[in-house]
Amino acid sequence: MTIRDVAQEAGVSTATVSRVLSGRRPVSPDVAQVVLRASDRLGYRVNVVARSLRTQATGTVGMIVPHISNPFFPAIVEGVERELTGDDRQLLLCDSQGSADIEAARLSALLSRQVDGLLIISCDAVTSLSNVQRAAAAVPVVQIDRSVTGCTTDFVGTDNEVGIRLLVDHLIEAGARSFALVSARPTTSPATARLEAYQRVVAATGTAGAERVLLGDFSFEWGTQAGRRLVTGPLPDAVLCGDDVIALGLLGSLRDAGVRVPLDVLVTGYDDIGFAGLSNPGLTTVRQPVSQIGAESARLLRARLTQTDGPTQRRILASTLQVRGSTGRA
Amino acid sequence: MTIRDVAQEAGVSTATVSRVLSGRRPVSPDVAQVVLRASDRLGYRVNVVARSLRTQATGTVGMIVPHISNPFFPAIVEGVERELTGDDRQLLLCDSQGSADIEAARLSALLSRQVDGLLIISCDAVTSLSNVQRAAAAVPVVQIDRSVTGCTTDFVGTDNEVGIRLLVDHLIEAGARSFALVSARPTTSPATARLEAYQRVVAATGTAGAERVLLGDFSFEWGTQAGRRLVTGPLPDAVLCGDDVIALGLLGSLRDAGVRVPLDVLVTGYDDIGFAGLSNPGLTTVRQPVSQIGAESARLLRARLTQTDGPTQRRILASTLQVRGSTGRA
DNA sequence: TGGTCACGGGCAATCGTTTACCGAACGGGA
DNA sequence: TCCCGTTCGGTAAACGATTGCCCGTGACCA
Repeated sequence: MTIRDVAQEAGVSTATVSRVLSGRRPVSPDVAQVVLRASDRLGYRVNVVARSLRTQATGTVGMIVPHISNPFFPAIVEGVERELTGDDRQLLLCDSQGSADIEAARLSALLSRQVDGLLIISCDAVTSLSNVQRAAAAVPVVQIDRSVTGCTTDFVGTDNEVGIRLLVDHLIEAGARSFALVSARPTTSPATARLEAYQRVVAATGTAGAERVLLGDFSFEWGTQAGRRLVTGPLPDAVLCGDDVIALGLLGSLRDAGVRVPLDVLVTGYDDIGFAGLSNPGLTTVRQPVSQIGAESARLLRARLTQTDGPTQRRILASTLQVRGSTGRA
Repeated sequence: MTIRDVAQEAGVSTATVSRVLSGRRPVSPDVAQVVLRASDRLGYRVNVVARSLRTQATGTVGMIVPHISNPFFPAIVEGVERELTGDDRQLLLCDSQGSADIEAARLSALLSRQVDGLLIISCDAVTSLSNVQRAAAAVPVVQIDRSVTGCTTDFVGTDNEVGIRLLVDHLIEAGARSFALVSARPTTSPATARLEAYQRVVAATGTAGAERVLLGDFSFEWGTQAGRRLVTGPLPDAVLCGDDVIALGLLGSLRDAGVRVPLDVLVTGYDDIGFAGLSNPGLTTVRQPVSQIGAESARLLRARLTQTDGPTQRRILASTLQVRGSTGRA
């Protein structure tokens, strides 16, 4: 079932069929009529592969995320997907499993599939550099949430400094005078930004704990483990966590250790994933506008696809404080 | 940068380059050597689109899920992705947003992109029928978790009857004598199966509540709402929820209403998503082997791709009971 | 009436691979 | 020496669309 069959059925040339179906050049209404009828009489569906070969555009964009099972990422993916399918592009989704090598392999696969553009949430601010560079050399790239150091492409993210400040201010208002941070090692830009912001803000407010920092990765397991480690010493008034997943793990092990949140210690997360409100107590956190992040990334990429030049864009969306029981109110 | 350039650089024909690079026909070692050298001197990367046009196979499989933000689905996607990239295929992921119409549109897009096969978690047992049929007429299809009624394709899922029985037996052992079910309307096969199993099993054990059933959809909001509704009447000893997401919503509104779990009522979920263990109390649930489900689906599809005939396969994987605090133990 | 132009349609080249077919070279058996 | 089979490389035709170029028709104007 090709355009040739439709042409034959309609008694016109393949060129005409193509024109009717793609609308790239006007065709007289009656001929168009005939073609359309023939087309859906035969149940014809365009072969996008052939079209892509000819037009040098596939209508697909690749996306690489570090861990699809961390709910922060699917939330962004959802926003991207929704925005893309509007002008019917399709998403080729890959998981780099947090490894720059796997990331490189996925990238190669996507590039040889001729994706029109790429959305990358890179896995490491340093080792992902060559990947991002290679990608950007081939097609338009938008980095999301995390940016590698040394390669500027379009970027969509939020201001982590502001987020941390919101949390610390809120905690101080809730009575906290000493802090600890449980986060991920600064191998990604948000981890770095949150760490530095924490140190700076805590020091600036004259409270204690700017140097009390436990670093692992963005996982439950790390949160759980860090919680166990925390309870061996004197507790700070408040523990800031690098993200909600860590915080939820931490809440679990604090509970197991008999530490009461928020009575004995206040706890906060970051991201506001769907489950942050469902723990007990609910998690005070910084809400990232995930679906906007996704949508905005897709829009930025679309803009690059239609008009490739212009200065690189950097969209910093606003985050907001989401107060729940883990910092006092039930 | 095409195969032609490589051929020129190596001083051989394009046929030879193709043979060396794809290994589809033997080539003398020294010529192969020369070609390989030329190839990576130029940094050549095969154009998969052109190859696909010629070979009639794209090396991509499409996957349609109802809601990528329900963590049950990404967990399956992850399993699929991992299995697929092994024999380097790529995943084209779509979200049907729970609508059969959107599902149909995504399906068309995937088919015209010439996917080699499809993995479908359909959104409605009845209205998705035509979609699945159309898909199955074009390419190999594996249905996952949910099957439409009236079209048999390969299928991977779990036994919901067994799961419900595990829960009820456990609850009875924990002392429950009256039950209620909060689940989704039976518009998908698991919802139907769980509902019917619930009614059958509860009736068979001679306990109360086989007809006490609240049906909505698989969402937090519904769980929350159902919880509010439940507390207006006399509570049963135990509430079974259709999935964990509902259960987590329910736990929240029970807590808000001052109902203590597990003291006043026992609560169970279904699926064992990552967050089921992180609520307070932790959620007793039926663990579905999500990554195995994903991996097995990908394997089944792969089998169909290499050898298309043979009877349809139906893989029912084992689920296990996961006991946590919501049914008694802390 | 002749010239110009817009319009609408067809022919065939093209995108970058793979692969059916062909032919040269070579070795070995009769 | 001749013939046959095998091996290995090249030539060119696909795959299924899009599109540059061309041409015939008819309208319009001078």
